[in-house]
Amino acid sequence: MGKQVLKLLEALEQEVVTGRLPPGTRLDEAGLAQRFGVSRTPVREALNRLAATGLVELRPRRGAVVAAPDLKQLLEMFEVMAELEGLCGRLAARRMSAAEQNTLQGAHEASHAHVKAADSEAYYQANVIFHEVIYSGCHNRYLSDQTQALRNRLAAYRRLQLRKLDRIADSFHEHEQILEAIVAGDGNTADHLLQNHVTVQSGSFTDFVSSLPVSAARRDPGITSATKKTTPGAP
Amino acid sequence: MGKQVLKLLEALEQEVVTGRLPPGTRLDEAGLAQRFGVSRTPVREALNRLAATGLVELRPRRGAVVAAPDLKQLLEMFEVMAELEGLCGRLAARRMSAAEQNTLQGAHEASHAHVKAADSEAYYQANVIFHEVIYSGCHNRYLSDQTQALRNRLAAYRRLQLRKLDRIADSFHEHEQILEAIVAGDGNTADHLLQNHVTVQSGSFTDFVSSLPVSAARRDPGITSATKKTTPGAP
DNA sequence: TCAACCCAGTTTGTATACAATTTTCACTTG
DNA sequence: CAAGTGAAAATTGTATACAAACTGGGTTGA
Repeated sequence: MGKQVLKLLEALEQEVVTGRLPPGTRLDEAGLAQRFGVSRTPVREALNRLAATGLVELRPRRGAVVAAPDLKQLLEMFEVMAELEGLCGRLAARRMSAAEQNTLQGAHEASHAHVKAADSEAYYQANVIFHEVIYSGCHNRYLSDQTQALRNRLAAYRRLQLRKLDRIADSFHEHEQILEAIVAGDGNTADHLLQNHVTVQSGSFTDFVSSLPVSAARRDPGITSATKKTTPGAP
Repeated sequence: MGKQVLKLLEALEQEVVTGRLPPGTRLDEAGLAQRFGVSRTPVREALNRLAATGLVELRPRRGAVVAAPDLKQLLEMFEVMAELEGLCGRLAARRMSAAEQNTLQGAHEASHAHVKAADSEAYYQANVIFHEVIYSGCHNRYLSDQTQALRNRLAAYRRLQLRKLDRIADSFHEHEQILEAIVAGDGNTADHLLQNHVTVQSGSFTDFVSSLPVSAARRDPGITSATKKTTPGAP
């Protein structure tokens, strides 16, 4: 696996996670190869890797599309996500060093400014960091990698949540409590708080469900291509 | 992804999981291609897929080897495995239908014969089925898939445990309690029992650790090839 | 009118050829 | 005789060529 594949992986993952390639988008190999200036071989490798993480779906002989999980699948993934986040927090509360706790506190305080500024994009970034500090604080690389991967996979959907400003305020307040529990070494509380934080049982979960993009409802037609269409020359 | 790749995946995964390709074994593309009568292209795809599940490790420009997690990594994976198994059990206790509960009961009773016959291989198979019924009983396909995948990845190491006959008797007894908890709809108990069942805190965990194959200790030399060596003709 | 079918175009799956990098091993050298 | 050196061999990464399967549209027949 060489540099070409890595470049493709990075680029495609970014575009999928940020939603620039919405769920259901067709990913044809020739088009991507041309767009990135490589041959089909590394494109296929990259698509395989992305399929392994679940970000794209590979239908045999029928090409790859950006994964478009339906509501049931999304709920299933969130259910697991909640458990993994909770486990990370539980372990982090028991295992984080004082230095790591300081880092977490710092990440939390940094996000405060963004709440006051009502800057949802900046808060989103700070939120990612806050959670990543907890992941690494669990001192279990396999767990933190898995959790991070699932978070990434759900990012396109989670991102919709934090757009609402009142949800941001709630999120910040929940972080405060989570931080407290971890610093206090209270794994059980950290676990429960994080589970609720993720599943967003704290009120806006139904909002989230109803805010789902249409594509999550298995819209089959209307699929757009990931490669820029070149207008064919006139006959 | 065509039939060639699928054939390779099945064959290689089987050989890795059963230990016929021990951790650290080198997997060179040309050799595998020749052995399976295909070109390098589908071999590379298969290796990529296996790398995604963690069964093989892909070192850039340096080839693929059967994953050889060290002790720390194994403990990390078992820690997550315990949590996932527990979660499956917790959900299964709440969600399994009467018919599914019967299936589980049947799987358990089937394994009883193998305990009495002291047939560790047969019990191993029955044990797999018992757990798979619980996985599917959680009614969360994403969770059951993930758990199954991790179980598969750990199979080569878990298999060592059940070789000891007294461990088999213990395992069967633990299954009995787990079955009870699930039928009673007691998710908490099922969770805790399954966590202990997996981490084998019930006594033989240190035995397991000390029974680890040398390869898990990052033995670098002495790596054998996965392709049969053809003795070169005499000069 | 509509359904089934057939054929051309497009796309994926596989094989092979070439390029780039690592590994091996004989040979030099201190 | 040990260690370093350098070129050949072997192996991986990428590009291209070919084969097989799917897609879509138009024709044909009832």
